[in-house]
Amino acid sequence: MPLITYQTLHPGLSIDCVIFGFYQKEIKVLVLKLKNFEKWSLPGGFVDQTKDVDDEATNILKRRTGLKNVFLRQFHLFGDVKRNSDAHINALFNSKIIDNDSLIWFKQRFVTVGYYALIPFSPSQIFTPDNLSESCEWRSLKDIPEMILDHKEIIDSAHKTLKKELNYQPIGLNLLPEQFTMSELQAVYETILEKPLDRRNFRRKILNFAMLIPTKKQRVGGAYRSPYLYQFDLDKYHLALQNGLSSGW
Amino acid sequence: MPLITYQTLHPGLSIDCVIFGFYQKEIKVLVLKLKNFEKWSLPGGFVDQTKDVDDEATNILKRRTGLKNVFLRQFHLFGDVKRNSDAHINALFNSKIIDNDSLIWFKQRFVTVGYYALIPFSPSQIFTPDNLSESCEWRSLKDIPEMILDHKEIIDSAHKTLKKELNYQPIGLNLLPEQFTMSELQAVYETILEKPLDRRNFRRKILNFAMLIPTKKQRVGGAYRSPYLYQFDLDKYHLALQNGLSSGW
DNA sequence: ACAAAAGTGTTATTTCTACACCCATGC
DNA sequence: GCATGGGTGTAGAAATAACACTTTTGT
Repeated sequence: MPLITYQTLHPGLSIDCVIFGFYQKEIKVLVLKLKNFEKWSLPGGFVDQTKDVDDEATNILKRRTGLKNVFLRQFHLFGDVKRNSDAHINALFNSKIIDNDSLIWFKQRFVTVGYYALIPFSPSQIFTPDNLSESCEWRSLKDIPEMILDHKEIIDSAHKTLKKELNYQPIGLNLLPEQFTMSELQAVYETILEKPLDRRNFRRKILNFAMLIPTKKQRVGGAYRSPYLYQFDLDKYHLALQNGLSSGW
Repeated sequence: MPLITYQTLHPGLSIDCVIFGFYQKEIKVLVLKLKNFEKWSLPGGFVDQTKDVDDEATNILKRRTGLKNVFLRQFHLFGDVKRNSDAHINALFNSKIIDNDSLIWFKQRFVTVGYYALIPFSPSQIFTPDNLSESCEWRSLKDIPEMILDHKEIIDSAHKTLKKELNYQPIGLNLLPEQFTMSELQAVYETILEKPLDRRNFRRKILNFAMLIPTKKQRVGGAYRSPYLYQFDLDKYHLALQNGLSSGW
């Protein structure tokens, strides 16, 4: 039996997901390692003819990583001819990742739709990769392993999109624990933007968005002075996600 | 001979272009009317397997409307299942727009990539529609005729994207003649944003972008006081297109 | 005591918003 | 002369950018 029932799939169309996490002042990206293959890949897959593409993105992510209920944002269609590579497919075939029946499917020219999402990171998190994949790991954006096809460019494009979106949309809800310190939130911004921000100005600007609820609690146990904890006002956060932040015109 | 050599086309993938123009304080959209068919459509088409999707968008636009050298921006992939409609394809078949050989091609499930562009409007402009189409016309965004499939939603989505892009990118170069008055530029913004702007504040803000060159000339012949003419500083305009305008963080 | 992170406020500059009067032109 | 659109400035409010000292805590 072939790996996939190709008859029901949308031909020449794939989906790739760039899943961002955040840990210790680094942006992490979720990548999969195929069995018997030296390169890594994004969690991706194909589109069932009977399902909406956006829904399939969610389904694929779940199938390949075990992640559920992730809100994915479509950001670009990658449609260059040269993104396909016969050499790559042959290598997959030689590594027995693709069987004979599947070869004709994989040798098609593919275009792929990129989706990205931000999810909570936990270093001990266990993913349940599909049985094609040997492992599913977080890797630092600065330290992405060798990726198949144009997956590195897809990651870079997603990061660029995210940087831009930061100007219109709130961020952090999915990247941080429920309660977090101002410094932690600032670190998220600094990391994504790849530049340092002034502590006092950051605090003022973020608080002006009126999306944060200061709790009177403080982070216990850490070294040095205990910082205050904040949490998001979920209503206002989601409202801002929909309407965007102050925009200009 | 079938209309298209389907063997060389990427299956299940189409492109639709939303071409915006601007005239008399209205946003115009370029739409095509098929022969023997009561509904209108966006200029769109299929993707050759051997060509980049982005390039094919330009090619398709030229083929269907005669427009050359238009810079198209990809903005969304429309991939819902329900956007396809057997009834629609049957209607096209009954109207002899699709022949027997083509039917199997058109009955596929399609996803479509949306592109948009802003081009100069001239009321007397002659388009050279392909021979499937009866005419190619500018229609007001407020007065879009009945469109096939989800083309109306594609137009609305493009407009929404454009509104958002206005905060990051300069606009007007392709929509206005080489020299234009401040009021004309303001009208472009007001029309796209669908809201009035203060004349003096608009002027100040736009001039702060440092993309406009004031000519000392004035528009001749018009009624009432003669306005000054401006033109874009092309270098700075294109720089701003690439880098975006002031963004926030 | 000291090293490291956290809390906090002011000032100067820039940007934003709201608003009104006079000018040029064609009729 | 009048209707219409075009040109221009200011004052108050808000946002931004730059900047330093004190407090808490663990070692």
